[in-house]
Amino acid sequence: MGRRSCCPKQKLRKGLWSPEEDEKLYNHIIRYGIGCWSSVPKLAGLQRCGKSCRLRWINYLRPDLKRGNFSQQEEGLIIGLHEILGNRWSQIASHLPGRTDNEIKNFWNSCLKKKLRQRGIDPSTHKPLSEKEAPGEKPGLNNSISSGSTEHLPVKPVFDPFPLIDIQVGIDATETNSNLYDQIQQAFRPFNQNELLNSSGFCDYSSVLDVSENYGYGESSSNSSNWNCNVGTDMNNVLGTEVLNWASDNKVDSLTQLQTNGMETFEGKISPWHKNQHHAQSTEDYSGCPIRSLSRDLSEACFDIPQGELANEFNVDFF
DNA sequence: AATAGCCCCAACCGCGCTTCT
DNA sequence: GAGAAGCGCGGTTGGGGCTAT
Repeated sequence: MGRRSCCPKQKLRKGLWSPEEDEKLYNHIIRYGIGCWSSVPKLAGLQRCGKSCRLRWINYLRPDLKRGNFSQQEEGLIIGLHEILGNRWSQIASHLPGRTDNEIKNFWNSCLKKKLRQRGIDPSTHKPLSEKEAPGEKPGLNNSISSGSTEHLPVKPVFDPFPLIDIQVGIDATETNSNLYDQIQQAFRPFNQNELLNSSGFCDYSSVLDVSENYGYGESSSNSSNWNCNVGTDMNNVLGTEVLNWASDNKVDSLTQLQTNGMETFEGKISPWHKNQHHAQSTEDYSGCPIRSLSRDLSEACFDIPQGELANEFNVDFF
């Protein structure tokens, strides 16, 4: 079959999204759900193609996105998963709740590849670049990321409409991944998901509604979409309770468990919103954008977890 | 202070797959 | 069964910020 443009009728906007567009898309999805992406822009009053709307929602507007630096556990998990899955970013993302494939892909290309190379590891094969390097070390894992803590992005002192849970659990960077390779090896064993939920500090989303039959988007929306997007007319209600359902099946989840047991170092980082603000402010003043407060509310609604509880549940001794 | 080069990442593009008619 | 429509995924790009000179 022939390939068609997703935007046959041009005149559609491209490039960065303005807060007004974000608000329109956000409000539309909250109110009516997604339904058919190709009809979303028209119904939401946007001069965008459906594909662009979908991407914007998945990568930025979804209320369940985790916003912040990748923790060292996440780094290790990404590297481990990449060794197993290759560039299947959506599959990798499905094991990192709140992370998008785009985010992981960018992180890999801009940061992790460099780190691995600096450690003498070929990022594509996860093997040493040469025999001379790192004798006796396990490729790609053992020594690859413990120095990651030195490359954290600077925290910018700007208002964040998507509040981060700013917890430092004090994992020793030099030890964090010292046995990661062995742990990953051990991780490929059956495990009880309840154990993960109970021990990891994750929210238990087990009671989440299965929306697939309601809206046809119950399956991973992929591009990261480890959440079942419970969109539709009930969304306002659902968002206030439990809306997320982290997919977890197949053996790779064991690896996830390995990492999430050690979770979590939430670190301050400039949020996508900040970045967009930077972009936007170059041309327009969006300081009064109403979606700020809206998103904040939703973030809190979805992750209403007392910080103390989180801190207590983290098994910081795991590594 | 100016600017050139680098880096990061949001967003786009194109292809493949699945579902619908 | 064939074509159309829609979605998902991975690769790529371009713009803005940062840093070095």
